[in-house]
Amino acid sequence: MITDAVRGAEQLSVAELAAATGASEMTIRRDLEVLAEQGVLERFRGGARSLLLRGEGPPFALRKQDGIDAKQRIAAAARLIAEGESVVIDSGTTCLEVANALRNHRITVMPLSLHAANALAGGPRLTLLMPGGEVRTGELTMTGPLAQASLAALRFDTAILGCCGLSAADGLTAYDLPDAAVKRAAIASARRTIVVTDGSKFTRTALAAVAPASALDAVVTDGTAPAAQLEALTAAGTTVWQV
Amino acid sequence: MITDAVRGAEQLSVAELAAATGASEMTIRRDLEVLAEQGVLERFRGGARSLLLRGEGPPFALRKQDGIDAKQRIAAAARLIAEGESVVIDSGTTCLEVANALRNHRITVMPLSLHAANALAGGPRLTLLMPGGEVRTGELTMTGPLAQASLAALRFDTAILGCCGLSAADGLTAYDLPDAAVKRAAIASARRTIVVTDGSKFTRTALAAVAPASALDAVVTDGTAPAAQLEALTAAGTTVWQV
DNA sequence: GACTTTCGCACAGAGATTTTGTTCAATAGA
DNA sequence: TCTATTGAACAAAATCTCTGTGCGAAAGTC
Repeated sequence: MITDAVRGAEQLSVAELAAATGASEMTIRRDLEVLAEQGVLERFRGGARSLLLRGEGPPFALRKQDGIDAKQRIAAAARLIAEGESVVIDSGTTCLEVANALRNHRITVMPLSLHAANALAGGPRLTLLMPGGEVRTGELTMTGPLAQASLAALRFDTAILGCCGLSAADGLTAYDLPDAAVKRAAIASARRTIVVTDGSKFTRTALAAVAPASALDAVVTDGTAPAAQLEALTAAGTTVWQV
Repeated sequence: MITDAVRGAEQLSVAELAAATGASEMTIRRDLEVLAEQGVLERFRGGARSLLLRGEGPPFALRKQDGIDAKQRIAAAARLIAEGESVVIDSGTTCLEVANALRNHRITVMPLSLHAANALAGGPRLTLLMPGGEVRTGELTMTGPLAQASLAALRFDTAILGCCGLSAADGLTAYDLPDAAVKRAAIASARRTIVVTDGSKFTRTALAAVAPASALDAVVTDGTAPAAQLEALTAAGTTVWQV
């Protein structure tokens, strides 16, 4: 909430935030302190300014709660995974919910982020594999040549990918080049590729191209996805599940 | 405490435990439920039986709190690590405390367990690398050929290892063969090897031999370590730090 | 099939932990 | 120098967690 206020105004004083939220200035300062630590905003004497416009997106901790119910519905994609399959699960908050949903399945699974690894760890019947790689702060994604090499050395039944942008024309896109490379490696090492994403991603195209729509076997999304895009994907040969 | 009671008697009823602890049966049931989930014991209708005698050691969650202060003192081994070094950190509860102590250092670090990875994740100045590998339940150690290959492909300044047994005669030993193989790979890929361990390990020798004492550059341990063993290690050329 | 025991959910109270607000001395900037 | 802001310390409030009791359902037992 403070995040939204600062993001909206670009820059706000502590006094203004206190008045807006009804909380005391001390509370505002404490909240600003943790948000500054998370990298959401930047403190200056008397107030704070948002860092979200300049940097890429908001940090993981915030995005995780954003539209959590839609993500959990989309995580029904876990039903597409059969017993005994081997699966790669991408990084990102939507894929994290898929990981949660897969925790009690009897499968072999390789997550591409530490967040997903933690969600899966201790799953009673699953074999948990980790790729090597450099762990990026915040997202905790596995990246770099070690990660790509880990994927290249293995063959999976299914890759479950998240995305930053998806359309029939531009295919699957991501904000981050190292991430995009890992996603490509995941697709290359899997027999089948499933994309999980909420509807908002269909109106965006991010910097790094990962794969054309024709490389995607199935897309699982929610009711907010634009029908035209879904039809175009279907026409391109991708199965669309709307939950 | 419940753990000790069940372990002592091998098998106890809910009513007996309630009488012994002074708590209600409902509380006992709830506690037993979490212990059963941790794999400490096995529920049956009316009571629970311990699994600790049959299996190997107690589970990670319990060992972590065991002698926590000694471990945190031993974690002063972090002072032996210089700025900018590259470090491998082994699995185990003692090494987890070392990882905690290293969180704010400016180093490159590769943990050999997910527990340590989580302790390090988000460290503001460190480069976090992960080895690939199979993640074993409970300990969350990285094992298998992927892990060994990850280590073999890299060269570190220092390896910080835990152990199940340590003596001048038998060297460093571990309970678990896959773990031992990974430890060996860590030693092979590091210029310097530091062992961190509490004093109790000096009276034990575990199944799998990892390395002779001569391969260990330094040992950091607490005051409970037997002096004779420490002298023997010193004679073998190992530097001993007692904290 | 009837009876007894155990189980686990639901609710409520106690205790602990976290969050919040106030005061005040120190500090940064004009 | 002066003023506004800050962060520490402490007390109050709110929240969460843990625990216990009652009760219907399920699992064993005879």
